[in-house]
Amino acid sequence: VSLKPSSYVVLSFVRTGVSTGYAIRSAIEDMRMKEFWATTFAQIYPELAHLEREGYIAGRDDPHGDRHRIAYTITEKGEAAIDDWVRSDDVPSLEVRDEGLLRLACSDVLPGEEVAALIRRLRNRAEAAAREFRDYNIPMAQAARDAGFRAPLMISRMGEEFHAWSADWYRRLEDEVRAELDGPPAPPA
Amino acid sequence: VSLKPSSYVVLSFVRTGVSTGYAIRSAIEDMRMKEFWATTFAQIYPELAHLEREGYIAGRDDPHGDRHRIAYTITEKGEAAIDDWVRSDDVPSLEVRDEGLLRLACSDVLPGEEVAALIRRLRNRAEAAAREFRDYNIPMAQAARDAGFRAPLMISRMGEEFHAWSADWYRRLEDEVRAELDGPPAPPA
DNA sequence: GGAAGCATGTAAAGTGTTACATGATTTT
DNA sequence: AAAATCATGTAACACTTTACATGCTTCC
Repeated sequence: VSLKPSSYVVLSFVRTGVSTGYAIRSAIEDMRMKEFWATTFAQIYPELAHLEREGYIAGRDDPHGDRHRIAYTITEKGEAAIDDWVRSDDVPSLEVRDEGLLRLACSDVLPGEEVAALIRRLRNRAEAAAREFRDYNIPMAQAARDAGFRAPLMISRMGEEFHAWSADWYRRLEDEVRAELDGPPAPPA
Repeated sequence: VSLKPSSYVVLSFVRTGVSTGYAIRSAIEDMRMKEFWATTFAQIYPELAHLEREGYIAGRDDPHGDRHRIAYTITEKGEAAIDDWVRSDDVPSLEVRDEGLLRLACSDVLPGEEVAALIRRLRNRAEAAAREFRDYNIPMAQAARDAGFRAPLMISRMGEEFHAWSADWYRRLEDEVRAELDGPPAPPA
């Protein structure tokens, strides 16, 4: 019964000192980690309990005034588990669920003008995503780098540059579709 | 009770004349549609039943010898549903679950040499994916285009070019990490 | 005759999301 | 005093995957 990717999300935050479920959730928000591995409260709390039962983390009561709070720290077993996983040779899984590409795949039935409009909407989506990374996520990752963590900046740059590339790809595709629309290149008279 | 993205996958195949559950599954394989919306048998058959109950498709027995088979065709209601969805203004969802980026996010604890090795593995994964699109998926999509379907080629090119871009991005990141490793640039004496 | 492929489906387990429920502390 | 934020958790629902179960047809 080995750990799931979602377990490592939680485990790795505990390792870097993010000790409560609530703080883990906030950190996932802040780092836009949901961009490549979404995780919600209803997963985090059961996962923390599970990781403690299995000895990967240790929790202790840590009330703040009268407010109940549980602070977790990672154990040696937990550290070893992360290290093994990151070093592992097996190919990490990659799943994409893109409703946008799905629509594009169904677009053959539409008139060309509407296909171009759909592609434009996909381009707008990509541009908005790139902008969010640029304005919000990258500055935050730069702060993390100054504190000694390099990975958040790698990830943020990946996010920003991917969406920018994607926007550009849709721009070129739209141009192609519009060019075909204005009339296929007639052979010169 | 509107349709889910998975419903449109099934519905759009029925529209293009892929009439049985088994054939839909094969088409998803062939088009590598699982790359952006994975769908399995255990979803397809209940989905076909559901779509028929709601009047989006119509099924009739179509045995092949003694082998039981149900052939579905799309109804007007079904066609209208796809068209509305593809034309819709709401932003289509995009979800990514990348265990590779998750590992990279957890890599700050590793020595630089191992971070570089991890990035290399991610680059290999991307190169293998690009190669598969190039060698297998794009030729198949070109055949589809000759039959009048333009979307499959758009999607396949997107897949190939994305993975190629991604491989290149990992290559540059690996270079950066290795450069830092060989000693941060000492100030000239 | 055997293997590979065509064809349909169900059951159970696993995974994940949404909504709900509660209450303390800090900020405005 | 109200609003925002901190904090933990559950219940119900939705969705997906894996494994199972069956049997025909075509190709070698």
